[in-house]
Amino acid sequence: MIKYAKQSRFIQAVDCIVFGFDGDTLKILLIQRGFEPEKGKWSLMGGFVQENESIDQASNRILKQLTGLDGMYLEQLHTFGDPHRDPMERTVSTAYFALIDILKYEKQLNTDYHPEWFSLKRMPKLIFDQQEMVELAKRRVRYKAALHPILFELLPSRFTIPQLQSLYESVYNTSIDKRNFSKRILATGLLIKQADKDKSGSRRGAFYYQLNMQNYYAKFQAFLNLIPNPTNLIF
Amino acid sequence: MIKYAKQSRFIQAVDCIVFGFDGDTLKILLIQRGFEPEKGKWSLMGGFVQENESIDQASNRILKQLTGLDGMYLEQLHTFGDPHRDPMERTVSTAYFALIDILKYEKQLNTDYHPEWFSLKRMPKLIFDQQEMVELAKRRVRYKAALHPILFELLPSRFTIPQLQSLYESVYNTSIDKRNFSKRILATGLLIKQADKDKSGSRRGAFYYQLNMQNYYAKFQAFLNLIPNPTNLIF
DNA sequence: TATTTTAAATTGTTTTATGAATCTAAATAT
DNA sequence: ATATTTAGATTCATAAAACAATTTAAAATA
Repeated sequence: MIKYAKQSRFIQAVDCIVFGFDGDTLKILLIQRGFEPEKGKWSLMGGFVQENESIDQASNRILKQLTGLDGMYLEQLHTFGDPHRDPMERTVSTAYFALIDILKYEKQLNTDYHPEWFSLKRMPKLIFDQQEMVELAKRRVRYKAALHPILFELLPSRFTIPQLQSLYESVYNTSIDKRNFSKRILATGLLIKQADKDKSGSRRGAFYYQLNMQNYYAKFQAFLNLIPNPTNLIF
Repeated sequence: MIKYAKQSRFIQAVDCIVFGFDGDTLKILLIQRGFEPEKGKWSLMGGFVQENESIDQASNRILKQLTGLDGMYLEQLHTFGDPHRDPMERTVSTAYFALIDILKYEKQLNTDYHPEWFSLKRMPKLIFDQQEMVELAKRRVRYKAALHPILFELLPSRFTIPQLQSLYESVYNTSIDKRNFSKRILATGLLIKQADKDKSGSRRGAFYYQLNMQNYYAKFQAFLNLIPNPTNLIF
């Protein structure tokens, strides 16, 4: 194979920020790094891109390998290429963020590598520039979720409106008026009301809803108004 | 220097989609590739990341080198990592998009590499996956410009509202009501009215405006309503 | 068992802000 | 004067924000 002469070649890595929601707070999945440098330190789900795979494929493979998780929402975030971000050797890392339902994947979660969920508010220091990656991922999720219905990816297929509202309040660290939230969400036409209720959270019980997948895919790229006063938010 | 054993290393490239506006249509800057493979074919501004520079630095260097242009708006777009995207050798490319005022840089434009402006509607076929990069860049610009005032980067420091409107109409390939557009834009508080007029485009002449840089930076990250009916647009 | 209490879910109305559409007026080269 | 384009103002329609009362069903109590 003919090659480009005299060019430098770098390690290509992938780091995944995995977000989950336990019904109360937004969490992030971390593992203890298995090799030097920084072996044993808490880190994102990461790994190296192999010869025969694309970066997208690598991110999926690494997630599957480290967590057992498969088929979740996964989106490329940003590529970090500072020459000294990894002290061992020049490594370019492409960060991805993933959104999953913690409970759904609770059983599937492969514990070989001991991944653990941490609240975003009290998580350990991360290695290299991974703290920066997490900050960017949080911003991106907040940004995108204001316009697109990505937060449904964090909920089980059947959920209640109060659960959904609690999720939005958690992501934006704010409180939202019940009546307006319900109106806003129902107006999107994304929800299908179910016949039965979730009675775990209250005496009266809240109706379950499911995503209307057809509308979900059709409207996913459109601008929806999912949070109040987006104009006043700085992202 | 200790190294990660047994890992593959790849060429890291940068490709820049440079957008310009000539007052009429949106254009893109291309050059004829200077080396094999695909030597002589039209291509994006591209090059390889060097040992001692970050990817961001590389994109700036390469733009400066190929075009003479400096200090323009430049933003990372996406990283393309298909194993076979470059037939010569595995190359990962991070795409950036740039926005510049064609006229401002007309004189600065370095012609050593013969860069040329092409209308987005009739541009040559590009090499590798660069067509995909351009499509993504167009989408990203449309997306971002609906909420953030990035299109000002395409205009000279002094511009008229009709010029600005023509730019928006060109980017969104639509026509906008003059009066409403003017109201919408003035409501952002981003514009400072000048005392003099541009009389080149009309009998009456249109007042020049300049960006209020303080408000520009303060509001850049906020959600602004810069185009009509964003809700109905699919991005 | 009947009644009351309680906590949460659900629904509706008024007010305000915003955006779209239309009309009106002003400026100026021909 | 006239044609053309900018610029400001008004009306109308729609959407969002603010705000309160009712329903539900389990649990507690008489």
